[in-house]
Amino acid sequence: MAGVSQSAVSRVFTKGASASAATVQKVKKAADKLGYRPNVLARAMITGKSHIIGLVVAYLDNQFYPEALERLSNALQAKGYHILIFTAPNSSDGIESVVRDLMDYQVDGIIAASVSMSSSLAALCAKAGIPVVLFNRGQPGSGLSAVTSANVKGGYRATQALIDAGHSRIAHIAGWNGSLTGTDRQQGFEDAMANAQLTPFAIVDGMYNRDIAAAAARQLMSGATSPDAIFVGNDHMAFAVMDTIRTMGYAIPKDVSIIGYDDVPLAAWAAYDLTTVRQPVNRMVEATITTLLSQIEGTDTYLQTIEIDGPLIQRGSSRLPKGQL
Amino acid sequence: MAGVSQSAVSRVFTKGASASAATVQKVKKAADKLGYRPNVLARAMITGKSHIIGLVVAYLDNQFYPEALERLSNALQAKGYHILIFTAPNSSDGIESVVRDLMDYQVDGIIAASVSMSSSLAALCAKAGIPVVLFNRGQPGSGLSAVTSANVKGGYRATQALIDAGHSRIAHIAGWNGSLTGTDRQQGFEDAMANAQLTPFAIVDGMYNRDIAAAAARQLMSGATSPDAIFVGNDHMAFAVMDTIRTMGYAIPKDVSIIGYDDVPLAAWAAYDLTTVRQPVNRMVEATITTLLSQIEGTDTYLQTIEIDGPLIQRGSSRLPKGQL
DNA sequence: CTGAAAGCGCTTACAG
DNA sequence: CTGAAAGCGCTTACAG
Repeated sequence: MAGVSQSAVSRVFTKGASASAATVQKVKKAADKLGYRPNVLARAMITGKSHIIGLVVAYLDNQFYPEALERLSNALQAKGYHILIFTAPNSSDGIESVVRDLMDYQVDGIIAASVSMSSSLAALCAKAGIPVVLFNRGQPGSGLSAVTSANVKGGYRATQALIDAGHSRIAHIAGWNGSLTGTDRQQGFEDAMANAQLTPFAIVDGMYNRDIAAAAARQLMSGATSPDAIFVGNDHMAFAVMDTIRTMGYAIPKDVSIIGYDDVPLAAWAAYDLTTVRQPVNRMVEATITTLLSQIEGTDTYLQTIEIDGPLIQRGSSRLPKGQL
Repeated sequence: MAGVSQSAVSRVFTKGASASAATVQKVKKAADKLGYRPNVLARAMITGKSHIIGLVVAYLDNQFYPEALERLSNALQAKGYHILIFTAPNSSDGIESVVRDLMDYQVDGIIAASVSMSSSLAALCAKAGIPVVLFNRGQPGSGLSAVTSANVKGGYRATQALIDAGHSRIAHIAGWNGSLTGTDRQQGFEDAMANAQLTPFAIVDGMYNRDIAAAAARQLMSGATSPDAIFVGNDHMAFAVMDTIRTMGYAIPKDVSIIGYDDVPLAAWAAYDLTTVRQPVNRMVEATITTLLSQIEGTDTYLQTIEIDGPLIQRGSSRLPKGQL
């Protein structure tokens, strides 16, 4: 190159390594001229750190995920990491092959957004020394770290708001039964109802799917008696529910109050103006990254389960509590 | 390991290499037991192919991009490639540092979704032999391949539909002036108006931004005379425009017809039911991948500019052409 | 078909 | 502070 040894060059590009001002200057100058930059892959081989984080994500049509992805990517970029993305079917086979692919790329860590992992898969990652954190999906006993919102509390809060507004025929279109987020929010619903000595009008599994939720709403509203309020397991389904109910000729919130969960950007738009429980994406992202990086950088390896509480955002799709304007 | 040389193992895991049935079996068995899989990074070093595609994306809040990202990722995954994601500010500095990062990771190719690249940056990639394709953003003279929809035609088509429906005071809230997608759609608008001997009611730059578009809509509808139809540069802005106009007390399409561009999933939802020009994401993704991979795999290196035409999707936000029901 | 050898581009003890 | 040497885990001519 221009004057010094390979080792010297390496030291110039390694922060915290000793190099004299003179060499630094010589090397930098030559590097600029040549357009030289260290090869991250070669560095990864020798250090064992690829600075690549694998992200497994199932659905991108739910607005919550693009937003989370963007923040995750930005925050990680700021720390010198980058995201290798894998979209995965929610089947366990799909996840398995994806995780193997991820491991082939020597990722330093894995963020699984809204997908579950079998315990054998979790064990595989553990054996390979790859930390995993579940984002927006808990899985007790999996031996994996997880960051979620306080789903039971959130479900309780949403339901309580409906009760406070004077509703009594309250239905729940639940998030998917196969997910802890779904069952936790439902638990909150049931707790609040029980506390108020109310019987749920109905509980239906919406499977986090627009079509299923819409069908459920149609059915609920077609009976001899119909609910006067519905707590829906996430915003994505709640929009479908609102569309369906309005198309049937009902007014929201005059005939039915609707509350969702997530507070995706669209919830604030005038066409829906949806009351919802906010999942604080930025704080969830922060917690995810802190947890993951501390495991990667080895300061601690014990797993963590973090729940972040979020407020109810009162908007126009649900009646206000009695006594308030 | 279990019986053979390193070279033999390599051959078993390299398709198209010669290895006897016996060795294949021995190696596979040992690999299974050990959980061995080839290290992609090490392979990348020697072959010069990382099988990583860098994706630069600016905004994920416009629903068009999550959808494109998901399809891009799936299609690439099927071909053995994976996406390293970079979210970038739309400033040229931001892009520059992002592209350098990308090059450090030895990506085989770059997809730039809705961002522009300076010609010096383009030259940098060319020198490094990294093919780039622009997705949903043209840039004539950049020496870069690009895949877009037929934006001039699409703008024309949308405007013509408004004219056919009997509108005469037609305004355009344009996509960003600094982007070819924006100016092309505007060109289509102007051509159609001129052809029909109509004068545009107004043309305002919405900068692909909800707030700016909403402000523009408010202003347009507050004048002494107001437009009876608005062609908006993309769906993302169109939703904001619809919200604003409805909040002002106007009915859509009774008082004003609205047409957008993209046909994102939300456009089909009942709350908006937006007439729009479809950008055929799947075909755009296909074209992008074909172009990129053929450049990577070296079959051809000449650049291509592909425009894909999409139909107008007539929905409830705009009046039907005269003579139709 | 198969093994020994070289080399991809780096970093990191180890001497000096 | 600095250079020579070894090694990360692979693939690929090159002989056999």
